[in-house]
Amino acid sequence: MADYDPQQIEAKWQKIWAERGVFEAKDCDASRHKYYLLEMLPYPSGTLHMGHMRNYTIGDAVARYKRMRGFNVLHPMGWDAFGLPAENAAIKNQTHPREWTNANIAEFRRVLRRFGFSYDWRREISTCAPEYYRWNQWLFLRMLEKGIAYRKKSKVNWCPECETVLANEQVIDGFCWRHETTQVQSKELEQWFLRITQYADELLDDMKRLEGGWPERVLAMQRNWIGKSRGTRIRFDVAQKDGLAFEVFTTRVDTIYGATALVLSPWHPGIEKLIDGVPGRAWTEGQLKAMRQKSTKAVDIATAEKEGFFTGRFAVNPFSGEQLPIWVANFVLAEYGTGALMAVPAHDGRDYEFAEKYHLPVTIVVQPLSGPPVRPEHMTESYTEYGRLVNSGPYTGLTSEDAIARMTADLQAKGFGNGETTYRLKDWGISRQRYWGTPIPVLYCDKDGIVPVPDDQLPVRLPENVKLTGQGQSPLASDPEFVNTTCPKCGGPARRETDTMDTFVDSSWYFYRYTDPKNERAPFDKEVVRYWFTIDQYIGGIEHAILHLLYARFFCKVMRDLGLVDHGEPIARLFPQGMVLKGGVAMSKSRGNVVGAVEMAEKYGSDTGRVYTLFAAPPEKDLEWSEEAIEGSSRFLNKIYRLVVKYADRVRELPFDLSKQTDMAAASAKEKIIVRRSHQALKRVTNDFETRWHFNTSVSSLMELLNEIHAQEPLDVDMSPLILKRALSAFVLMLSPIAPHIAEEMWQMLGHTGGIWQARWPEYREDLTKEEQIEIPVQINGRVRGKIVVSDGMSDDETLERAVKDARIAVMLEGKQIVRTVVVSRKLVNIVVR
RNA sequence: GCCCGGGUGGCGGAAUGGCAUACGCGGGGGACUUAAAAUCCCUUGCCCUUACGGGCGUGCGGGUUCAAAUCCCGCCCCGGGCACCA
Repeated sequence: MADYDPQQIEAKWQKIWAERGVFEAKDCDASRHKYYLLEMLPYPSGTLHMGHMRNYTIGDAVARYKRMRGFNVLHPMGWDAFGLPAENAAIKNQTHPREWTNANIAEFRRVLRRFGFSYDWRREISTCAPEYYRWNQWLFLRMLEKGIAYRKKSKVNWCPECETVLANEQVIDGFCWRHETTQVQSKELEQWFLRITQYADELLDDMKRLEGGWPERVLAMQRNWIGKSRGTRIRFDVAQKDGLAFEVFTTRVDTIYGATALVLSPWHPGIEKLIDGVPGRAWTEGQLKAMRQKSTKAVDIATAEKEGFFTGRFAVNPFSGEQLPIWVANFVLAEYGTGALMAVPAHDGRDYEFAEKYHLPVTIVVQPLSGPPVRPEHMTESYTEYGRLVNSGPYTGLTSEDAIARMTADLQAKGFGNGETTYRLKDWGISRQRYWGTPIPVLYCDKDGIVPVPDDQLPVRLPENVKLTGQGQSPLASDPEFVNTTCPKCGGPARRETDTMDTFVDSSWYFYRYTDPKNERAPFDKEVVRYWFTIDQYIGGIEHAILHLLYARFFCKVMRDLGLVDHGEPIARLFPQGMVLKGGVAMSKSRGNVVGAVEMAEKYGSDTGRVYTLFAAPPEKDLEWSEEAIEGSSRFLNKIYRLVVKYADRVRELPFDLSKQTDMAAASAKEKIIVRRSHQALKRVTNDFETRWHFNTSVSSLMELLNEIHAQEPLDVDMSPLILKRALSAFVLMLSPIAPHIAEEMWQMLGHTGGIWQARWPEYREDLTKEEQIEIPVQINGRVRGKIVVSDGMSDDETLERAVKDARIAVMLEGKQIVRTVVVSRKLVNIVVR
């Protein structure tokens, strides 16, 4: 009987929602609080799987809840449509990337609509549309004017599989982020960069403002990534080589009297000059060459054994005047600091290891502030803590902290160095030698050099008829019609830039475009952005914790400095949801374990899919997809549906007003239980939506409530139809953010006119969330001393047991020692104390 | 090595100082049915016990407390981020 037909019901309500435009957000509506809820826009490729589904289900539940709370909710969706997979698929299938992409977008859109997510579809954007990427180009030109965008030749990460450059953020342990088995190579290229390092400090400092709203682990990851390190830059002159010197960077200048070598990276540019004229130079050069050859692969560097050789030269310690041998070693990174370091074996683990192998002296210059001193003869590892200086000339006796400050100041005074801050973060290289991306809007003119494309010539459109081979240089370079143009300054011949932008540029500001998606004069209207921003809640995968989210923050700050927006952080709250796993691993095409969202919805309906994804685990945890467990969610919806069908006729015509209070004094036992349980569930569900975001417990609260209602059947005996109608209606409202279609259907069956989209979230009464209380007198040593208040709603035995326990606790808290406890009667407890 | 999470039944998980294992899945038994599906009911942490009942139990070892999965100290293990970063 009466099992509901999800396909029919879901289609019915989706049509009604669409016709009435119930999810359309109204710009600049001052009469309501705004709520900008954003889910990360998908890259439309292949199938929309349960991982996407989970992301949007969480977002949709919150969007619907917030609407019922009276918020003006902006809940948009769009497509991150540029990128390499489209290009690769096009080469493989002999189509155009645009065709492939548009087909995928059409499919994604169909599926998301089929799921009934409450998006304002009028605001849909696609990053591969010229109307969109035009503003990428416009923003790039503004950055060019400000010196944020610049061009330089540099060593870049090159993925031979992608045939393009990768940003540092796209290299994982030396491998390509998209080709897990392809080692990234190093290549010298002219590239466009965005000066994100200029914002390093601000990106770091502003994280304080994100605390509470962003998970600590994401902030920690970004902090790690920026990698700020305060230290000292020190010049070491080379002995007997006038004018030649090496600079080192150290965070521990206090240990400098313990330095027993100066060590250079094999790639240090000063090496050639240094070894010029050294006895045995041929041998030295051979060593160098061998070492360089070995340490080309990024992967090997971290694990390789320390190796080095003495160059035959010495450097002068600017503090002690001591001569230190200059070595070259593989563990010194060319890219970090100055590419050179002072080796202090006694106080650095790596230096210690190196010194052991090559028998360099170990000189202790820092001792612990308390506890036994470190003795050279007992030393088995370096002492890396701060402490008090010894054997350090005039600095002996100072603490490490004081010494660092004093020594840095003295260095500066003597012209041998200064305090310095270094970062791990590098500027963001955005040039890509691929077709399917935003053309970089600059020209190269023999006479005028680099010339920006004037604003009124934007967008620089991607030419449609470009031959894609996936090999060699930028595909755009092979299209003479695109490349050859005239210089807007001198009118002479010029060549267009043929690289395209990293697609992370597209997604660094897309959320602004949703506020004003059709604007043809500007990327967006400042006033509309002022109304909607900042984003109240952003939901997406943790894999974007660094890349996308760091770039988005950076863009926001640049846009603020350009006067486009008036805030410095775009996202107030971030929620990274867990992955959906199958067989313990993430769903992916290559593993062949993808559960398609469409198949799932055809089998169970989207409401069941939603209930299951919310119920199976708290949203931040990974979720193992289970075909068996989803049946439970299906059963739950069927149960509540059958119950509503059963009683709907009896209550349909009754007047209804949730704001009127139930008269508990006049209520029957059955009514009391149902009313109290309803308010308890409502409190828990409300709390889950407001603060915890643990929707698994929201669903279980509703299941418990349903079980309780079932236990009270038949509901037309000892129960007023009005109270029944209120209970069922409240249940349906609570369910509606989680299973919206079936909720609308039941809402209608219960006789409500107007959809749930017009309904308000019910308020719970605090007094009804607690059990009714009864009092049991307690006597101590035979005299009544007070009453213990316990909750009703349990059996008599439970009540008594609880009362005795509470009474004993109260007595013990007074510091009395209990001899024994006597239950005098069911209504009286005597406790004997000493 | 540094930083951030986490460890609870057969499984997903609940409980954030107050009845450990809610809710669901799975298992066992039963009702309905010619049968199956669906549905409904009972049962289900481990050990001892015919039973009544008792003991143990939230990674391990201590501690605080009348009371600890929860707080404190010391470990172990798992996941994630960064990493010869000077």
